[in-house]
Parts: sequence; structure tokens; C-alpha cells
Amino acid sequence: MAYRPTAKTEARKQAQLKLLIDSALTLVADGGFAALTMTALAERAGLGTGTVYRYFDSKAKLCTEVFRVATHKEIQNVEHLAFPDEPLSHAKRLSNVIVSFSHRAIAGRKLSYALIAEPMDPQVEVERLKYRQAYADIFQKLIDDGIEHGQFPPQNSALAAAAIVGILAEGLLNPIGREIMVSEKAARERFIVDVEKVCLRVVGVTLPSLPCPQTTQAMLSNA
Amino acid sequence: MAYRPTAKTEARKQAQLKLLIDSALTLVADGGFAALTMTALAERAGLGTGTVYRYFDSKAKLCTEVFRVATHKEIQNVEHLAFPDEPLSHAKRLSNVIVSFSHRAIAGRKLSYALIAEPMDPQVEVERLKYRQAYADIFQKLIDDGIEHGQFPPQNSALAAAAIVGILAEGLLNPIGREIMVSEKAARERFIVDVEKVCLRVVGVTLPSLPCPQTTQAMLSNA
DNA sequence: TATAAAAGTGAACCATGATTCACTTTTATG
DNA sequence: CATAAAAGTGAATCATGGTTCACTTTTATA
Repeated sequence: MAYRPTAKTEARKQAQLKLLIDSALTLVADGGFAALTMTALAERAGLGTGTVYRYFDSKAKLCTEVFRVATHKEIQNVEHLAFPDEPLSHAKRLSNVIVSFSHRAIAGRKLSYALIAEPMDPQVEVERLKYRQAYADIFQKLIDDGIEHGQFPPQNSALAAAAIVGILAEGLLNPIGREIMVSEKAARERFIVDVEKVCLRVVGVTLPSLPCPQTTQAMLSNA
Repeated sequence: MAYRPTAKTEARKQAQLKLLIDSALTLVADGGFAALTMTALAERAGLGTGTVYRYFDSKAKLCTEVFRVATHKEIQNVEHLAFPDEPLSHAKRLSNVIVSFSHRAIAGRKLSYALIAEPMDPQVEVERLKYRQAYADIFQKLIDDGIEHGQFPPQNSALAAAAIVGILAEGLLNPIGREIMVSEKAARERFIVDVEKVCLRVVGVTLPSLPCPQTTQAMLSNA
């Protein structure tokens, strides 16, 4: 004798959820997480503030979800490049990941920055750490694999992985990197090649074009 | 016939200013910038909230100043190690900087984190970028100098410098690094040595203990 | 169409923390 | 001491933005 949820209403609910998340992503992509307020979101989605709370218990939950969604694709992409279907050298795979990450970061500058570096509530901060860690984990697996196969020298792979994440974050998202991002295509490409070189050097791979002088213990002594 | 500021009152004013900055540093050092509220500061310094405003126009000004003070010493230290009075190899100087930075970061974990990574007002964020850039500038000068003297291979020194900053930030201040920081002294020392190695590899210096297999173009091809 | 469940609403409420200001206290001189 | 300038005060105010809730609208059934 009364109302019952049905396929159609369920679909609508999903659609609304998607609308909210998409709206939230848009807000973040052009104003960072700072621009993601409950009221702004409601307005952008053409809903009332209260309605947002039908879909997300709290702002923290919302941020977390938005973060998760934005992140998922990136991680997937990197994972796939790091462990592709066809056989590829470890160095090449690492290089593919770096280059792809760089291009994507350039394409979605503001969002990339928000995901990897922008200030947020501590509760959401946890998500960012997970995000960075997800990258680091993939890098570490790749490096460990490379070491086993004699492609990379033995090393602290966890640190090397973190280092690469740090380089990507600092190199691409700091003011210099951000300037490069909006510069000419050729300059950007050159820059990305340099980022690639640096990351490869981190794991102990030196490209032929970049001679690597052997350093003796003497050079490190205090003399 | 009236009041005139004198040496004694001036001294008192300076003392109050110092008291405020010291109190602010204490707050930041153990609760991060989040703990630095005007009221908390006033209370810690044993003054009224209004009084704080006699010394700092606004919270932003306060934060900026606190940041500047906290930063100054660190930068000085790094600068001096990068360009010391006695002659030292470039690799050794770089290594000294890394190690010293690491030790200091470990000693003042929370403060280091706050300075290099913690969320703040956009206005103050500018200061943090300057801080990171000040490090990067020193590294870059050192690298350029090293390249000129044939100690480091030619490379994008600006990027390499940013990379080192990124590594220090990510390597020492991310969860893994922070865990290491509170671990046993021996583990910490080992970790710092690894950080040192990674940073040296970034600029193209490979330590004898870490063989660097030559990579051929073939290894990077898609085959 | 009558009904009940769910979705939608936005003004009101609340929490936090910066900022102000009318007032008190301290200080240096005549 | 009388006075004026400066320093100190903290309750009151403001701004921002998350959260709630009494109410309206929509929807699916009998």
C-alpha cells in the first residue's frame, strides 16, 4: 500500500551520486580542495545543501570519496604501465610510468596538485598519504623486480620508490615545474625527458647520453 | 611633560616580541601550524589576545614571521655546508648537506614537517615555497659548480636540485621516513646513508659500493 | 486518488578562530 | 603627583563553513 524503492529510483539515486561526484571533481579541478565546500557543491549540482548530506554523511566522507575516485584511474594507469602484458625492460617500464604520469599531471595541473600536495583536513590527509603510498608501492615492486633480474643495482627500494614520488611531486608541481607545464610543447617534452633521466639515475640506471663518472672513496673523504 | 619611549621600554618591547616568537615556535614544534592560534599563543605567552595584535597586524603576518625565523637557521646551516671555508669535493659537500639536513629533521621532526610540508593559509604557503626554493637554489649552485669542475655530469641542475628537495621531503617526512625517525639509532643511520646515496645518484655520482650497470639503448627500446 | 516512504530543501544553528575596541594599567616626564 | 603616551586586556563581534531539521515535494503502490 505504499512506496517501495525500484530499479528506476535506484538508477536516479546513482545518477545523483555521480552528478555530485562529478561536480565535486570539477570544483577541485579548478579551485583545489579549498573550493570544495558543501554549499558550493550543492549549488554547482543544482541541489540544496541538505541534499548533499543524503549522499555523504560529512564533508570528510565526501572528500575521501572524491579523492578516491580521482585517484583510482591514475593508479590503474601507472600499475598497468609498470607491469604491462608484453615483456619490456624494467628501465623502459619505469620510464613509461614517469612519462605518462608527467603528461597526465600537465593535462590536469590543478587536480594533480590537489591530489598530491594540496592542504586538506587531517582526516583526508590520510587519503593522500595512501595515494602517494600506492604510487610508491608500485615503484617499489618494479624496482625489486628489476634488482632480481639484475637490471638495477641492489639498493633500498622503498626509499628509491619514495624518492621517485618525491621527485614527481616536487619536480612537476613546484613553481618551476608548473611554469614549464604551461610553456611550449617542445620545452615541456625536454623537461619530461629530464625528469625521466633523473628518476632512472635514482635507481642506478645511467643513460649512455649521460656519462657517469666513477667516484672514488677519496672524493668523498674530507681531504 | 609626558611619556617618551626609552631604551628600557624599547628593550622590553623586543623581549616581548621574542617571547611571542619563541612561544609560537614551541606551539608549532609540538602541534604543527594548526596549533598556532592567536588565543593559544596569547595564553602560552601569558598575555591577552589583544596584545598579540600590538606585535603582529594579523595571523598571516605572524605565521610568516615565525616561518621566516624557523627557516633562517636551517638555510644558513645548509649554505655553509654547501660552500664551506675549507676545500671539499662537491660530492662530499652535497653529502654533508644531506646528512646534516636529515639529522636536523630527525631532531625536530614536527617542526621540520610543519616547515616543509604542513598545510597552511595560502598567504603563508608562499613562504614555504620560498623555503623549499632556497634549498633548491643552494643545491643548484652546488651542482652547477660541480658540473663546471667536471665532478658531476652535465644535467638539468634546476631539476636535479628540485629532485633532491623532493627526496628529502618525501623520504624523511612521509610515513615510512617518520617511522624510521623514531627507530633505533643504528637503523636511522643506515637510512640516512641510503638517502645520501640516492641523492648522489640523482646528480650522477655513483658510489663504488653501488655498481652502476651501463644501460644500452636497447634496454630502453620497446622490444 | 490516498498513503507512506524516500528524496529534496534551505534557513537556522553551531563551532572555530581571527579580529576589534572601549577600557585599564603601566611608564616616563614636567 | 599630574599627565599623556603607550602597552595590555578580554569579552564581544565577525566570518567562514559544516551540519541539522522541520518542512515540502516526489514517487510507488493499493
